[in-house]
Amino acid sequence: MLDIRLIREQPDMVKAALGRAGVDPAQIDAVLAYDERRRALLRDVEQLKALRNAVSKEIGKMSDAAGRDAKIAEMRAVGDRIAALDRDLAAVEEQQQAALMELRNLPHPSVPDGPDETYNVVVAQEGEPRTFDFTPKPHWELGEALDIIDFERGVKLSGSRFYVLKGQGARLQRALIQWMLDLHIQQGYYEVYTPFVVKEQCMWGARQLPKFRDNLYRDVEDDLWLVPTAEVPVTNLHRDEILEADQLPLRYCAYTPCFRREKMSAGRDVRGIKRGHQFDKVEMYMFVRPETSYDELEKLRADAEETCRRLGLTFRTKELCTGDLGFAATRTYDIEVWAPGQGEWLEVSSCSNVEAFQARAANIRYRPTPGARPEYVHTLNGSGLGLPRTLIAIMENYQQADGSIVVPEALRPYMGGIDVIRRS
RNA sequence: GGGGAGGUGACGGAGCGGUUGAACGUGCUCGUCUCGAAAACGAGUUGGGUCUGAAAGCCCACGUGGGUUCGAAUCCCACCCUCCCCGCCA
Repeated sequence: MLDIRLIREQPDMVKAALGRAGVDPAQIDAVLAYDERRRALLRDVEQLKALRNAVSKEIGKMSDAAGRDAKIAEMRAVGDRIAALDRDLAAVEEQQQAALMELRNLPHPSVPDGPDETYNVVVAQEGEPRTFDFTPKPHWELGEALDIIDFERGVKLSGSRFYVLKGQGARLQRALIQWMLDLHIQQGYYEVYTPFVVKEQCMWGARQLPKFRDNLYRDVEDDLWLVPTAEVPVTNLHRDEILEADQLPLRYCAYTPCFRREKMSAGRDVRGIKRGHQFDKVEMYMFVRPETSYDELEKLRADAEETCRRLGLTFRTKELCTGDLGFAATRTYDIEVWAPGQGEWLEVSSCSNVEAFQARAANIRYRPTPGARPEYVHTLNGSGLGLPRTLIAIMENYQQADGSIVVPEALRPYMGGIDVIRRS
């Protein structure tokens, strides 16, 4: 959520910045019109309330009965006017709030312009796509042949877009989770294990609602919502809190499954484990002082890249253009790994600075100095990494001609020393 | 599922129709003392909004939303949340 004061004080700057992301300036003007009307009503009603407060205080001290009754009658009329104005005010406030919630975050000035993802800029690449002396297979073929991914039984249990990992496949994923968390702890993150279902309020605090309502799973009986990413519970860890400056930065990492209801088009990404309704992810998340947030974004990116590097994966990092930037983000790096079997780059991490966009909605503040007025923190999030796609990349990159898969060196201690996954 | 208690400032905890935006304590800030520190003592310290060049002022907030009243943290209603006991499950 954007700061109404910023919009009020620098409307042209806001219009220009949002215009880069394709937002119609009329939307900003609408918010401003509500704001002006709201403030006018507020002035009127506050004046009346001040009058009533002063007179009521007098009434409490009056001894003359006749004068007292006259004042009471007078204030009764004032009270009616106040009630009417308060109703108008509430209506305008609601309209303003709704209009404000529709506005996305301002892209950072450094973000490249562009209407869609084809304008994203590759800012780094490490490694070259591996060449094979045989035709590399996609992971779904490898997985079935090795009997480590069972698509049919996943469907039997839960329907399309669900799968079962088995044997060394399940173990490989578990090893990755463990290894990633250990790596992030070394990188300075603090591990948390959070609930995987949360109250509705948390979904608002992390700005999942109202926009992503259709993509969320929910238990109707108890009104608990399944998390679509660890970002949701971790953001809400500090909802409605005022942090002390010396606590910052707070850097968290968390493993959670992620549940997404999105109704995916039938023909797209149907094969394999690239896109499912349930997937695992290790997430990195930060609460930081505003002046450090862009430096922290670089750290987030570097840490996610390091995760790919240590797995020996070929990866590239893209800076998203204005047209591809998410709703809440001011600046985002996507990290993609090369999957030779499918012959495509897979997004395994997305690292974003959202500045105070979530903090304002979740009311997360800090005191710049002891005793000072609280200000909103900046928050950042980055995957470190999404598991299914990491699994895909490992399987497809480390495959051998006989269909076996070499276990990346970093993971072997987590795999009981196993160095190759073969059909058992 | 049954029964009970309660939601107040950064935190603990009073107040139960009219100088209560809130006693008292803790924490924090500043000062005195000290070579320094601790202790002790003194002063200060809620958040949001609006207005202003800035201040002052004014408004709102004691879980949330309604109601009663000239006036509500205090009374009434609804909802949300938390805790405790019993049962159930592990």
